[in-house]
Amino acid sequence: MPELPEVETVRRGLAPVMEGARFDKVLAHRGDLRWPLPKDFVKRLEGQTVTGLGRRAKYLLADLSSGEVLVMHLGMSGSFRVALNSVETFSGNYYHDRSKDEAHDLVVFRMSSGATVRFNDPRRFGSMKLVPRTELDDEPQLRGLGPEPLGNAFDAAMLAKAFEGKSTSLKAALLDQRNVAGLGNIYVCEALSRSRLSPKRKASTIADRKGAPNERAEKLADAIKAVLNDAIAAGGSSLRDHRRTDGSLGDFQHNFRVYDREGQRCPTPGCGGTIKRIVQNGRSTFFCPVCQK
DNA sequence: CCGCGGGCCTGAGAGC
DNA sequence: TGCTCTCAGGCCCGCG
Repeated sequence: MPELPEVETVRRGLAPVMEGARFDKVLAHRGDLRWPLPKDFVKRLEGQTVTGLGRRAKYLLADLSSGEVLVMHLGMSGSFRVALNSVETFSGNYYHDRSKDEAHDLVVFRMSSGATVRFNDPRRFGSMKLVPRTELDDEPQLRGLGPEPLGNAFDAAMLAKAFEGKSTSLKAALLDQRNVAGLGNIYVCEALSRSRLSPKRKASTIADRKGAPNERAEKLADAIKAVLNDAIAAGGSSLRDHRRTDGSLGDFQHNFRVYDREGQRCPTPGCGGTIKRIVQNGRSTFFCPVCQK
């Protein structure tokens, strides 16, 4: 579900109630997430203060006073919801009284700020891990990640270098988190549409023979930054599961140019093409075969 | 090393 | 109503 803009939206929703607050109570209703929660998960969290809530690619990173970092990922269907002053959430028979909405609440935090933070994830592809801060760089999930697309290290030259000699498609190369970290299926399709590049184009063709960026690389890098910034400003895209932490919907799905718009008219002025859906590496790609070359 | 296909889960929606 | 099938915003693993 969530790509960089959705995760950043969640981070901004959680930060006000988690930063500077202590875990007063932690409930792990289910421990079988993508990776099983450690047996002492609750013990290691309760009593700790969150000194900062950051994000790396699609991971949320809560720095703890214990020196550990709570590394969280939303998988495909994960979401966080913040409730203020919800005492009933912690009644003794909470599990049996949960409404359908709460059926997939896997982990619940009661913070000293007074907020209850619920992690809900029907498909359970999400994960939570506790990692010592000093070992964060060695963490398998984080170690191989490419640069942040909204950070200083990301530009056309960097992208061209990363794609140099790659025979795979632009679509696959952009989805590969080792090249750029944070894009997913939606924003790759949208960035390619904005930059008028075909998802089927060989990744290596945004660089010249020496690995220097060409005009395509410049357009692509600009489009990536623009679409991510626009999506963050809109609170992310709500198709099925994504919500802001107050439960409201993101708005960026209304601004999709191609994603999930098969058969519709290409929005490029004067193009007149029709959005097509193809499958690349087992995932849907939406694009306009007329203006994306 | 690289690129690709399968698998992990549940739920929504389409078609019969 | 219900069954079956496909598909879904991600990532890990193993294969060639």
